[in-house]
Amino acid sequence: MKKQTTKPAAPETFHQLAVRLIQRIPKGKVATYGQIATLAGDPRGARQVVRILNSSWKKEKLPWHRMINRNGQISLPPGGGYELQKSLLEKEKVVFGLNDTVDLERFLWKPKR
DNA sequence: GGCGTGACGTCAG
DNA sequence: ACTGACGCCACGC
Repeated sequence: MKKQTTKPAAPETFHQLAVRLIQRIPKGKVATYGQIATLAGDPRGARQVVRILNSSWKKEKLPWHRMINRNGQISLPPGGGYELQKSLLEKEKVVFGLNDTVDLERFLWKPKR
């Protein structure tokens, strides 16, 4: 067998797994960074999910606009894509509350398998 | 090659 | 209940 280079496991796993989950998000639903990170195996790896989005959003064509924070709010700052994301979500039948919050009980994507 | 940063989240005080 | 600090680790300089 070929000798593996000093690879500390498989970063691909976390990366691919997270990407896989994100791509599986149906329309009209949203997911949180922590949720994806938890499903990927790291409950505290939310930042890594963010890093993947910024890095693979163009390459993997991830629905970055379906990613929101644990509060059910958009994390992007106004002028940085916030309005764009909100607009995209509204087009997918996602409704925002008075505080620009999404009802996670209704729109949070819950993978059953 | 080391330090700082970052679309967040969790833990501790 | 709220605020502050830390953690995760890949990427940029």
